[in-house]
Order: sequence, then structure tokens, then C-alpha cells
Amino acid sequence: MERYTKLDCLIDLRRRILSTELKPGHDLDEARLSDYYSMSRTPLREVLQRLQGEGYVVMSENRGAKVASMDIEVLRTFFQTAPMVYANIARLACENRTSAQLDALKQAQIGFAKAAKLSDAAEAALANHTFHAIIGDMASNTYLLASLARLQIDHTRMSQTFYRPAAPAETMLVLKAIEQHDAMIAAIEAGEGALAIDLTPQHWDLSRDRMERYVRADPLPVDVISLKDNSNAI
Amino acid sequence: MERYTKLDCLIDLRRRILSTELKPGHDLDEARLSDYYSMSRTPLREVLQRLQGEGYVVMSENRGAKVASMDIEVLRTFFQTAPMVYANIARLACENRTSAQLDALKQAQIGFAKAAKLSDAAEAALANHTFHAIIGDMASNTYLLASLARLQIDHTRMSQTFYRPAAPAETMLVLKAIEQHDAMIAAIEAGEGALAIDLTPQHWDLSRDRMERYVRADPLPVDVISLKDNSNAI
DNA sequence: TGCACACATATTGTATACAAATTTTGAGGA
DNA sequence: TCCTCAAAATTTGTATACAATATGTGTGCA
Repeated sequence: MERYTKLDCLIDLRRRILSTELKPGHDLDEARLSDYYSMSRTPLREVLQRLQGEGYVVMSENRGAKVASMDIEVLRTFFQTAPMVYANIARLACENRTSAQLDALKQAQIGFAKAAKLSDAAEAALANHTFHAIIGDMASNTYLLASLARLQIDHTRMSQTFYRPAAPAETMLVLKAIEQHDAMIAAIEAGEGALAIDLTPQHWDLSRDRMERYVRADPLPVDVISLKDNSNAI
Repeated sequence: MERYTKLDCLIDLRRRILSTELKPGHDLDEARLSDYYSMSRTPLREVLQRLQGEGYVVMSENRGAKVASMDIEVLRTFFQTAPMVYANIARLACENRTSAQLDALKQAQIGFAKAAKLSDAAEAALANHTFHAIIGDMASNTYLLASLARLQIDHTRMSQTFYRPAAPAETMLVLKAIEQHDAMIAAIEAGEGALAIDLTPQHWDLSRDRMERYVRADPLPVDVISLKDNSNAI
């Protein structure tokens, strides 16, 4: 097995959590993980502590770490907060973006469009994450960036469903999202803050319904409900 | 010397950083700190990792940890962001506060008023921190809370100057701040979100001038400027 | 004096052993 | 069969030894 550095491990755990390969609420066993990344428990625990600080993981005394869960109560506040933060970030990006960042954003958009069209849900969600993270960098506002980062963790995990379309009409939504990204790039390049702010709620309207479905899954017929898997909040 | 638990150590380091007993940019030596808290380096390093995640500390590979610095560029964005985030938090607090939280808030206000009137700068700044942290809890919005927490770190450190008045006129400002806290408590208790939003920019107007002075210290006479201490940004 | 390089010192990073806590297991009794 | 409780197994927390990296110091040379 290949050898991981601590930074590799950090990045890989972030990726696995964002892609829901490690599901919300999943228990993170130190021994198992340190074995997986072929390092001792000491540096692995430090990575987990840091992930806790970043909101990917929650830890409790003598009980170890779990992937941060996504309970319904928190997600209600998600849709309350996300448009406001993303819109402000977009506006600031218009004012502060560098041309190098703009190039990176266009590059990210190429990767996003490709994955989205292929309905590669995990890859599309991660590429979308990168896209918005770059806009976050452009904003150059460490304070708002903290909220953006937290929002993106849950956004990326939820948006998996969005890129796994079940009907032709839903494929249209994905294509529309790609177009909106292009419009956002244009707005940022032109430095049109007001336009960028306008685009943001549109972008959210597109995906809100499908993402809310992730939260409130289709109710099962009463007679086959199993109480067994209720331990982890979604 | 008394024995510290890891949680004690975490809380105490936060306090020392917020009170600027540990100054921005200050180098945090692992051996020295682990000795101070009489624990081994392993748990101390985990505390530092977590503080990094929370934004109190920055770490770099093989170079150890430093107290997060407050450079001018970042602080420009501070005043750009703080009123917006604090106002939204206040509004949400009006909607979601519990009576237990309201009691805690009133209690915090008593401690704040006492320290502020005594011009105990460190204590007043910390009490003010607690006051606004409780409002943050009331808001019940983990996403915005992330920004609030980051803002509060720098707010608390800067506000030291505010509670150390140099002239009678400045003492008036402190008394005014106490009144504004009372008004905020009333607004939250009454659930008047619009009022709470209005109060926030007033609160910031009161302290902005004095806090900006912390950032841009009075310029020295040209002939005695020393280049020596320019290494750490403020 | 000024610079380059090697060596000594100090500091950070990792592995491992052991201690403390939690969870699981199962035997005994009602 | 179900509950209780204690012992075993598992898992997390901490201390310490050692490895790797960075920093400081002094010597030789131009």
C-alpha cells in the first residue's frame, strides 16, 4: 500500500466525507483509519481534531469521532442561510478576484460540466464544491469564508442527489446549473457585483427542491417501515 | 502546580489569546506550553490543532503554532462583515431564544457592566465576548455561527482599547455600550427582530473609531520610526 | 569584514507502550 | 425468559522515546 502524508490523509478524509463515501454519522475508528492510511494513531488523531475544527467531524470525550451528521433541524437553517452567504461571497469575488483565480475558476467549470453531463454524482458534487470554493477564495474575506466552508460541507453532501437525475426533466436542471455557472463566471470577470447577487438565488431555486428531498426522503409505506436504521439522523 | 485537563487547557488558551495576554503572532512553543499545563506534548498538540480549526492559531509544517495575527488587510474586511453577521445573528436570536438563554444573557450583562465600569479592559472584553456568544447560541444557526466565532476572536482582541478609556468622552462611550446591550436584551426578550437589526449598526458605530485606532496606531513622528518591530503585523 | 559551509542545538513529527474509559459478553439468579 | 452485574475485550487518552526537520553557531576562506 502507498504511503500517505498527514496532509494527504486530511485531504482524502475531506473528500470521502464530502462524497458521502463516509456517511453522515458514520463512526470513525482510529485504529482502522490509521491502518488504512498506514500511519500511527498520533498523527491521525491530529487530523481528526483538525477536521473537527473545520466541521467535518464531531468528537466526544472517550467516544471517538463521527462524521458530522445532517439532522433536519440544522438543514432548515441551511436554506435560510446559504443564499445570503453565497450572494455576499459572489459580490466580494467580483471586487477582489485576481486573473489567476479567474483562470482556475474556468478550469473548475470545465471539470464540473464534464462530470455533471456524465451524471457522475460524486465527481460533479466535488467539482461544484471546488467551483464555489474558488469563488470563496476570490472574496478574500476570512470571516465569511468560515460560514461558506461550513455550508459547503452540507451542500456538497446533499447535492449528490441533484446530479443523479431520475427523469429527463431533471437532466434539464443540471444543464441549467452549468449555464448558471457560466453566467456567474462572466459576472465575476466583468466585476458586476449586482448581477452576481442576482444570479445566486436563481442558482439555489434550481436545486432547492431536489436537495430538500434528500433531507425529507419519500415516506415509506407504513407497513414496511423498519425502526432499525433510525440511529443515524440522515 | 494545579493539574489541567485537556478541556481546561483549550479554554485557558482561548482566554489568553482573546485577552491578548498571548499577543497576535506570538510563537507557541509546544514544550513550554505542555510544561505550563503539566501535560505531555501529545494532548497539547491536539489542543493546538483544534485551536487552528477554530481560527485562534495558525500552524505551519515543521514550524509550529503561532497565535493568529491581525493584519490590516484582514481587518478591513472585518468592518465590512461584522455588522451584517451580528445583525443577522441578533434577528435569529429574537426568533429562537429560550428563556434559559435569556437568563444567561442577563447574567452576562451584569458581569459586563461591572467590568466595563471598572475599566478592567481584559475582563470587559471577555464579558462582551460571552454576551455576544450567548446571542450566537440563541440564533441556533451553526453556519452563521462559524462566521460569528471568527469575527469575535478579532473583535475581542481589538476591543481591549475600547474599555481602557483615555478621556472622559470615551468613558461615555462605554456607558452607552452598556445601555445598548440592555436595549438588545429587551429586543430579544420581546422577539422584535427588526429592532434588534436596527440596534446592531448603532452598536458598531459606537466602537468603530476606537477599534480602528488599534489597527492603524497613531503614526509616530518620522524621525523615531524603528523598522525593528515590523516583523509581526500588529 | 563578509560569506559559505559544517556541526551542534533546539524544536517539531511519529511510533509505540501503557493507562483509563467504554462497550461487549456471559454467567447467575429471580 | 429477562434482568443484573462483573469480567473480558475493545477503544480512546497520555507519556515517552526516538526520528526528522529547522535553527543557531562557529570556523575557514576569500
